[in-house]
Amino acid sequence: MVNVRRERFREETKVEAKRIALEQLAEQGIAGVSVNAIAKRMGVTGPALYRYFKGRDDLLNELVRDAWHDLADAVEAAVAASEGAEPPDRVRAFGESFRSWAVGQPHRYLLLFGTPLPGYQAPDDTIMAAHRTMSAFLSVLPHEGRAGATAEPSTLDAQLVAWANSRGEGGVPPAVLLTGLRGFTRLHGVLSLEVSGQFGPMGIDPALLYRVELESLVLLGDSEEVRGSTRLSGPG
Amino acid sequence: MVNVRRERFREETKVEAKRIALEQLAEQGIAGVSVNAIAKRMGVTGPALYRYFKGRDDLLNELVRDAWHDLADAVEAAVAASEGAEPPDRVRAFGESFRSWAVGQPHRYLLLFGTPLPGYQAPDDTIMAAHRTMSAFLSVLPHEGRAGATAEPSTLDAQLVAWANSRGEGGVPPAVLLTGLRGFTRLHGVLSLEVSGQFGPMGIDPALLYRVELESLVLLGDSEEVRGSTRLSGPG
DNA sequence: TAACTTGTGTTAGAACTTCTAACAGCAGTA
DNA sequence: TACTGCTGTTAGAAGTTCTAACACAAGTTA
Repeated sequence: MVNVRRERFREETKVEAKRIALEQLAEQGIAGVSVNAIAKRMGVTGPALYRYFKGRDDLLNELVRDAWHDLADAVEAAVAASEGAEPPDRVRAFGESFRSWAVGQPHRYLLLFGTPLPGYQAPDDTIMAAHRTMSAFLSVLPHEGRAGATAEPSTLDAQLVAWANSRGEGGVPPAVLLTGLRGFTRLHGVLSLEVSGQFGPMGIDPALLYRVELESLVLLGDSEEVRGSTRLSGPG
Repeated sequence: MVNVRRERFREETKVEAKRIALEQLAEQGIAGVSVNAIAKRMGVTGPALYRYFKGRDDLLNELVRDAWHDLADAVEAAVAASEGAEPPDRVRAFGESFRSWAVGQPHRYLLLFGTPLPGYQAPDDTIMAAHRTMSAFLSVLPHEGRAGATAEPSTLDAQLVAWANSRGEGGVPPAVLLTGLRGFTRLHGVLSLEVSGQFGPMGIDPALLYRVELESLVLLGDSEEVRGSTRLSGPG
């Protein structure tokens, strides 16, 4: 009725502020994101931005939220585009889109998976977006031939099932959930070291290493290794 | 001759400052590490600490340096203690010590592997310490039966060999280097997500997942999977 | 049309931060 | 005794986040 225009201007102001914040993030890291500096670049004074964000933390939280949604959109699009392909190729499609997103904007990847902001608690919709990424991955893993429930489920199996249930994906067998989780940690392991610059001085191309691990996922989802993996050793 | 006592006091002052800095790091994250606050807790004024550290960045760099050395000491000790055991058990010894160090002081692990400090360049002795950790891992991997050089080495193989040569470990076969690197990224993948709190809301015990991946390393170092892995696919 | 409400900007200022400059004093040395 | 060097101090500049008080324009209502 009333403020439809004002509401739009308001939204545009927030978007512009966050755009500049991302520039600062990329250039100077998280400590370089300054409310004052953003305002200056926008041509207003510092306190003006407090009409749009409760404070610096609030702004940062929105950056985190946006990044989760953006990542989920990216991998979902790649997975959707791979519809009809064989599982190995769909896994590759997921993996490549995941890596593309990460190395294309390393500072945002670090915002999600790097050192957490102290006291940060992800709001519900952010958690949902994170789930979307994981669900996209699980959806390309082969489900056939996986027992829905093991005869003697391990502790980890139980946790995996509970986790899936809490996300409304009750039907996924624990073996698939485990493959998904392990696969994700493997891809993240390489990406994390890459975006934090650990490979730089080593002279090793992280893309090659990533691809090797990505292929290991294809095996993990379709090989002998995984079949007994929850029972391999230790107090599982 | 002269300042042996003064030098000692000076060193103790630095140690105390860094100890308090680590407390702040653990409690409030990296942004909470404040030169002024450290000085206050030590009973001196802020500028006094600038006699001991060139600035806040210098202090943080020392924390990073200390952490790398500490981590290397920890895994080296565990590897040394496992001397004589079978390779799988030595790999487990490495993995468990690595995880213990990380989860015992997650803020320090994040200092090494989380979001990097902008503009940070690791000095030589820090790089050496990082190498020590990797070397400890490589030393527990089985070397027997691995070809020193493949007939047609891949790009990644060549990079791995160059990397090993630059670290003065020329004799290690590329297959072992690859196993080491892949293994490390896998362990880090789980640890990274654990210390950044990603498993918390999922209700999954990262220790169990870590153990599963650790067992995959044992296979990786002694199974069929790795033998052709550098040639699996893509532009290697 | 006049008055009121709401949103958005301003300046002033408190309470922090890092870091430099200038100065004071103490310890050990020549 | 005088000198040198180290270590502390206070003062202050230039930042930061964030609140409070005020100004003003736009839209709504009487």
